[in-house]
Amino acid sequence: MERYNFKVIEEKWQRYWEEKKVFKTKTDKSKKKFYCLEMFPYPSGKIHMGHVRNYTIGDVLARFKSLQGFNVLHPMGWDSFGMPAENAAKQNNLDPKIWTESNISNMKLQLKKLGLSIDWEREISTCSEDYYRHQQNFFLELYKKKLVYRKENYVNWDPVDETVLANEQVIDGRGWRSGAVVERKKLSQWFFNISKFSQELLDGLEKLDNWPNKVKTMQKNWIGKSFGCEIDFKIEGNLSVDSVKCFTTRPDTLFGFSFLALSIDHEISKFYKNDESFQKFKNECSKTGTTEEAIAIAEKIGFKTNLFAINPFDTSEKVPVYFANFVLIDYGFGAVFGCPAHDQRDFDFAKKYNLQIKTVVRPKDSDENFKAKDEAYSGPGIIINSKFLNGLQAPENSVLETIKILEQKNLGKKKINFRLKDWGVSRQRYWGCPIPILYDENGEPHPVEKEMLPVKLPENINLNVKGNPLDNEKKWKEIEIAGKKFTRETDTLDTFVCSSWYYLRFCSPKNLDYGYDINDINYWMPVDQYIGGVEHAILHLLYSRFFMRALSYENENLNLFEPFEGLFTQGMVCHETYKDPDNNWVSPEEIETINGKKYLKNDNSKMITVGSSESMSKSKKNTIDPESIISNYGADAARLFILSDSPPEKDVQWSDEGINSSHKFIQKLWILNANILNEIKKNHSKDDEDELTKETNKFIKKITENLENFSYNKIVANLYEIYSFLVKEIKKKYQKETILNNYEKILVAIMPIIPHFSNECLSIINKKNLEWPKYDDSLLKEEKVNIVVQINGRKREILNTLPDISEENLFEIISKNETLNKYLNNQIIKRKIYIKNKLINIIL
RNA sequence: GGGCGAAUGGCGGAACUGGUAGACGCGCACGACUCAAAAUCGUGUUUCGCAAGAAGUGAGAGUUCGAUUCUCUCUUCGCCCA
Repeated sequence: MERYNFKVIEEKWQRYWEEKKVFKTKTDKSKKKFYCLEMFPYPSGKIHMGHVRNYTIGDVLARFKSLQGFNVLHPMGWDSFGMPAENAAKQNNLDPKIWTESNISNMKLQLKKLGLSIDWEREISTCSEDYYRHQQNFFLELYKKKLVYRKENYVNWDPVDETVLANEQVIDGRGWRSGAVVERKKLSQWFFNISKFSQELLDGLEKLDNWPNKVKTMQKNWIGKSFGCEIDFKIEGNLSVDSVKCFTTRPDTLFGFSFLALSIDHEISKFYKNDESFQKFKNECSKTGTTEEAIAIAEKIGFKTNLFAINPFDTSEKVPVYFANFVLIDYGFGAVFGCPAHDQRDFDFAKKYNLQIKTVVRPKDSDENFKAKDEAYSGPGIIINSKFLNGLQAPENSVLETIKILEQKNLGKKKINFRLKDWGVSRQRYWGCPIPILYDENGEPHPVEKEMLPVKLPENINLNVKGNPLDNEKKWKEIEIAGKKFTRETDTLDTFVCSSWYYLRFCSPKNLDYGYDINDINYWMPVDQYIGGVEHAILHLLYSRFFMRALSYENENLNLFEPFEGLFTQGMVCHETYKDPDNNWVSPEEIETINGKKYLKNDNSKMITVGSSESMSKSKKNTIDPESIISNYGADAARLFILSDSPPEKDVQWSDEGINSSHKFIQKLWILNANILNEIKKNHSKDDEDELTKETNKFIKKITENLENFSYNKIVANLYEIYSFLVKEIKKKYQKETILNNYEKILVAIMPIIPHFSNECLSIINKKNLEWPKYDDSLLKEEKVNIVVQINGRKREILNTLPDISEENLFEIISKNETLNKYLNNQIIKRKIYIKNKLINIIL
């Protein structure tokens, strides 16, 4: 018998699928639809195991739904703008476009070799003009709706490269490339008004039943709704300032007030423009990054003003006003009231500047003399030292009560605050979507006319300049319209904008005059199942949810708010890590195993130590190249292995033994297939009994349920089980029809997992009309059932009886059973618990 | 520091709403085939014990006839936020 030649067979089917356009999206809109979308990749050049996992999971679902009779939309595209292209282009003196396009064609070939059921006719690439022209148009629509605006904001500035850095490019306060200490710099930038939808985005989460709770919680925390109040603090001093507004969630600790801290960008800072020591302080603050984390870690420093703030509850009390580096202008009003006894940050600050620490909350188990001495006490308790607030339960009652008093006295009012900040979309880079804005000679922005879209990126430009290359392209930047001179906006859009609406484009990828066709999205949207890595739990998913709302906002024709009905986040692919005796990372290919011990291939004197299994990364050299796996073991084996072992939402460990055994298993299936074909030829006359049909029914039921629940590791187990069963059962001289009927069903049911193998076997038995097999409930009933007999809760025997047997009849059997009699002999039975067809527990 | 989650054999993991713990796979052991090895096939594989049996799902308690599953306390690990 011939071995299963996966190379020939997989190529054959992939060619067939392509030539026959098998995966072309069906547009018969009378049928139910299923939109299956996986997060599209960045075209880095090669696919990695994470992609293999993500797209295999998606493909299993798409094929399953398609066999179930849905119209399936299963597209693929490229998130093709972004820094790596620009960096690679700089290094190799290439055009980013050429680099990107060659990566795309390479990766597309690799994906095709995985045998994915993708409609490639709908392929999109965000760096193409066809795509970004619509994005520019959306930008202008949002601009008209006043959901886009310009403001000054801080960025991470690399003074050596003269460029803006993304937060993740700042490593330990230094630029990732230049190593220069990163500064804070103010730049005028474009913002999407995502915070306008804070409440809606929060409420929307409630309806997303098919999203993991984990992701919903993360988004909820990110939006960060907090309840508190704003307080007006009267200010005394030598400046023309009357009062300062503050937001706080803990107004109940107002009697512990010992300083007022302002952001260095607070409007009061204008009075200190010419104050040298303040400017020095401000420079000091600029050295801290802009992330919340950087600010949290940085040492708390302050600049004392000559102003004093008055405690609204006790006007005789005056406390100093500081500028402090830990106060963010974006949060609340850029001012916080300091209560050192009950906030660690305030506590550290007070210690440093010798400020008063007044305890106003005591833990429930302490007395009135409790003092926050060595650290702040932020837990719950009872209010003390606070006059009319004394005795209140903090924070349950005290916060609301305090707000009520403040409101009555006209000193403050209840306020809801959100942590979610507006989305800065300006990037000072070349390889992105140009922002369609022109500035007149006065620097006033004007939207580009729709007819003039797209604003194309200039090609063949010099990237090796400091700062933003577009800024240096005078020819492109300067433009004259009707005799008036304008300059173009040289910032490009954050690539997260591109991925915020690509799911719409897939519904009508070739629509020329608009980003989508309303009829198409009315049919296909929302995405029924979105699949991707949990690393996008916050930004990408939140931005997409915002963008959908922004498009629907003030738009009669569109009422779509949640783009992703279902979300599934898959785990990472891990691999053991290896180190040589000199403590260098070693990749799996450089290792050979002799007698169970691992050595360096070229130098057997060097033994390898095996480290923990970690997610595949280039820096730890524990990556496995999918291309070599597919060429050595086949796509079906790779799919089978990546699905087996771990549930898809958890991390999976890649191992040589695992992929090898998956590969061998497909060979075994092929041998089984040959045996089955052989049995069919024998044409036995009648079946003595039909365990085959019963077991097939059970298998179909299990695999269907497991597919519905994303228990893809279990569908692989189901496949192994039915294999073992068939190997033995097929020898029992079944009729040709019985075998064929069941075998066909099994082959179709495993098609989502190993499509090439399944199609090959189905074509051998000439089965053409493929649909998901149904199971017959009546066949699932057992003729006999196993009943567990427990005595005092311990399993003592398993009885095989007729189903639905009565307690009396069952007990008759029990009383005749030798093993059980040993235990029951002469004992008084206190109680019997009988669960039909399952278990009886006899209590003595 | 806060939030969320997890912990089951040598390993990855099963166990439907509380009802046979360890499905399935890897690894390992033994056997068959072979001059031999690889490959393949078969058998076994939670621990202790010759066996009968006993113990056993991170630790400790609780609810229950019965807990991997529910409640509480603790430990460790992971992720997110700070």
